[in-house]
Amino acid sequence: MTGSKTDPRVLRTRKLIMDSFIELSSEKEFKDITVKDITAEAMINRATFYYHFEDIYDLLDKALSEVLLINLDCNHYQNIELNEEMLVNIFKAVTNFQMSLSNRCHRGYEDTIARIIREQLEIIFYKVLLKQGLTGDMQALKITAVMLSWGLYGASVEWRRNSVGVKPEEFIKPAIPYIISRIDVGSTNETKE
Amino acid sequence: MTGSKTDPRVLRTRKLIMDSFIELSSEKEFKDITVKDITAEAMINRATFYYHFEDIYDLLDKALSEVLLINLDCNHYQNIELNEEMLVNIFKAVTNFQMSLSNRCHRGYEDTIARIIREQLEIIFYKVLLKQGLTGDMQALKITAVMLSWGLYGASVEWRRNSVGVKPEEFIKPAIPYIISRIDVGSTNETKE
DNA sequence: TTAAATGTGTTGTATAAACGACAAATCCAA
DNA sequence: TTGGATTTGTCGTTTATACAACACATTTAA
Repeated sequence: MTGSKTDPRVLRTRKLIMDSFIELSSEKEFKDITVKDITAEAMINRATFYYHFEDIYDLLDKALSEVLLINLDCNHYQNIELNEEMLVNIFKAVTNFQMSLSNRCHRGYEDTIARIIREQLEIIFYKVLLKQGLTGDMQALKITAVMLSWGLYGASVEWRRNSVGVKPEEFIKPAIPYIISRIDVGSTNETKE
Repeated sequence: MTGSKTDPRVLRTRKLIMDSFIELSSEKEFKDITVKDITAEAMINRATFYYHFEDIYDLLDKALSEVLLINLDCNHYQNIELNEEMLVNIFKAVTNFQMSLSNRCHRGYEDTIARIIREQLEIIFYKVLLKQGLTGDMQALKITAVMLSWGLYGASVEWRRNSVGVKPEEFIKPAIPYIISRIDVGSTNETKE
């Protein structure tokens, strides 16, 4: 997929930084983590950090994206259709991811995290919609992906607020038929009778 | 102790190489390990290997030295005198080290390993003898260290051949008084009555 | 035996990382 | 508020690593 091989030094250093950041995140909250802390933990030079990331927020962004992508097992969804099972799995991944974050006390950065999650969801949904060869134009697919990402994220917020006792899959399942039927219309005509 | 700080990149790379070599050593025997294998495992460039080591035998040498030094806990012996306890501990470290090696099937390289062990022992003995401020000239101390290293190593060979059932400390203890008394004569006059 | 394949050790060049220094920003206690 | 201390982001220079290419040695298979 990524045609040009990246320098192994870059991969090594990025991993060192990411791992150190995640390690530090489990020790103290984000606002108390400095770039110096990270580079000390990673045993790299501070200047090298700025070679790879704009600042610590850029690192936060990319680190969270990566963790979320692992949770979502993105490649796994490349080949399947947008059905109930997939939506349930993604919802489980999102709630699971958020629970793991709340243990790490990223207080005051919920907005950033929310944006990152939605962006990642949007990317995934857009890919899947494209794969399904829907007839609508690309702009329509994009907007659909946006709405799905916001919708799913919103559901996770609602779940966290009221229903953490309920299993995520049981929480989301009742709503899915309404979503799915809308999507399926206009594509394969496999609307559930 | 080592005044000049070494570049962290060097430390990282050396560790990568060493660890990869030890990892590979537990998978197959030395004669089947190539430089390419090591650099592939370590995810470094092959040319970088030759920046740090002359060849694979040089790596073997240094890797074994390091493992042995860890076993011997060299710094620990910097401050104490050459007494029975120290000799017993060193002998235990040597036998222990050799047993761990035999599990890794370095067949055909016993000579190299033997030489490395003796060299390390010699270094340690020489340091300790110097610390004790013996009156003899340095050349005499050097030769004493050589003889002690060969002697202790020879004892470990003897132990491996006949007495692996016997505990190393019990095996070596009876001989130590003869060694110690000779060393102590001419230094502090603390010969055991 | 030869020929192909694989491994070794070296070299030249490009680039990532280390390092020290710096001004500016931010924090924090007096 | 002030002033010292810490952090941030950047820069120029030096050094370590990546990479491709090379001749040569060793192994392997035909």
